[in-house]
Amino acid sequence: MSKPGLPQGTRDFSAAVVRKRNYIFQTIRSVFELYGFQPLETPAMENLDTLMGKYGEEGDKLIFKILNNGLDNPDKHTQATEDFEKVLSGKITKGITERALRYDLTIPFARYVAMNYGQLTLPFKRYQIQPVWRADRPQKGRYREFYQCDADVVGSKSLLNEVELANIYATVFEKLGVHVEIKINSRKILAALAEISGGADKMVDITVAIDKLDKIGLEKVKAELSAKGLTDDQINTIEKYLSIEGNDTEKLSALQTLLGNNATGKEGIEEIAYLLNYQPQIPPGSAGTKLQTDFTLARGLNYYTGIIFEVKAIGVQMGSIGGGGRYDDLTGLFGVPNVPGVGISFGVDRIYDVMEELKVFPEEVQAGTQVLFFNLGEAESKQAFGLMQQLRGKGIACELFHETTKFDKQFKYADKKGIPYVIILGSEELTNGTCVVKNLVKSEQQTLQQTELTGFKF
RNA sequence: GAGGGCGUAGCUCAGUUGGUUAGAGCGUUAGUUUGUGGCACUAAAGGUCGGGGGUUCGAGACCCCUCGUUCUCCCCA
Repeated sequence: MSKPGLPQGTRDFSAAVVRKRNYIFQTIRSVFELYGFQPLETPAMENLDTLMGKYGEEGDKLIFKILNNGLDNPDKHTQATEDFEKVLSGKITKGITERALRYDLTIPFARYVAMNYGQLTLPFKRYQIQPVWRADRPQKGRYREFYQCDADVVGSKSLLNEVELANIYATVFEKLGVHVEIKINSRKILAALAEISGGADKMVDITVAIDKLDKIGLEKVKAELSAKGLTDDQINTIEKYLSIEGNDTEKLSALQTLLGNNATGKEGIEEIAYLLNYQPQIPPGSAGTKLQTDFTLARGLNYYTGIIFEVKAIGVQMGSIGGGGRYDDLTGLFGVPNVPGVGISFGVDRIYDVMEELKVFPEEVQAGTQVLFFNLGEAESKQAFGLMQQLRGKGIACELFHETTKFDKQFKYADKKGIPYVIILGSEELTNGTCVVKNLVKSEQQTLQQTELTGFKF
């Protein structure tokens, strides 16, 4: 018999990991709620139409398609065979697949907004914490099934939304004990750069290239731009842009000079200045996370049009652990135009890795069973069972050992499961109505009346 | 889509230039110990060496194919 396995890029999570992950989820969820965001959940699968063409050509390939049922129906063989030929030649056809697994949370959200636009109170603020699936090649920090935690606001152009979202980032990472830098930029500035360097139509190529600056260095960025057909003059302008340095005020004024009177650029600069003026204000004692401009920040090219965010952990080698930005007209794809929005996302799987490396998970997170009742005979365990139910009624997690056996095994079980207390109720205790409560951590024990047990402080 | 690494006990891995009956640690089970755990000691169970083909007197090891997995690039979270 062959051993079972997992589909590539998926994982099982054991108790300890689930508890830590839940801690992250809870933290994010509670902050989302604190800022007035409402939960939304959407199905794991969507109609293929809803997803196709929204993530670019590359993205379409990475969508997990679901095979239609009933293809083995003899009446449909001719049609099915024909349709399958199309699939073999690279065309997706409804005859073979008309549903697919969710690729992200943003497009399903846009679909939801478009379907329920009439009933929504605008601005509509929703958060969503669910897994998504991608048929990507897995590698470090990259899976085929992973969670996204998104918060979006639609129906408002106000920059206050960006301010709120930046505060959410700062608050969540403060609570998690992860020091981060929140980098901001504006797609308007990138658009302006493309315009003044005379390559407005090359904006995508330009952003892709400069986004890699810290990864591959200036020379290679220039080489890539050159390969994309930009002239030396154009590359020169871009190099000036990339070499802007100093504090935020200095950077903004240098940028102003470079972009000149470009209208889009001006808007972008004003928006950045607005946000910088509204630095995150989170409770005292905090790390004082600040927004920092980073003009090389580009982010996934698709729908972003205004301010963009990216969060990186300080002191750990890891890609971005959060990102987001403003988009105009996302629901236009679904027939409801002119609904502007802005959103952020948390990368839980990476946040987990970062927190593990920094060792910042609180110990309480691991709390499981508190008390193990020893099983020392039929009458004894029956009595223990009654006491256990009383403790459970008080909200204390308890277990009764599953069979009567020697102390040795029962102790070892408690040890391995990290259960801090055992309660010994044997024949002796049974006759005089007592029980022994032993703290395994301190190696101390005391004898109590059984009636006192519910008042005991575990 | 392109290119590397690795598949040996439940887990982590040794296994010499190809050589008899493939090993260790951890884990599991039992015992030393019939009401006080972690430690120690003893013993046992546990393998189609990922699969198929080839070279050879002889293959866990070498060659080819294949499957799985992992990492890098592309792209992304």
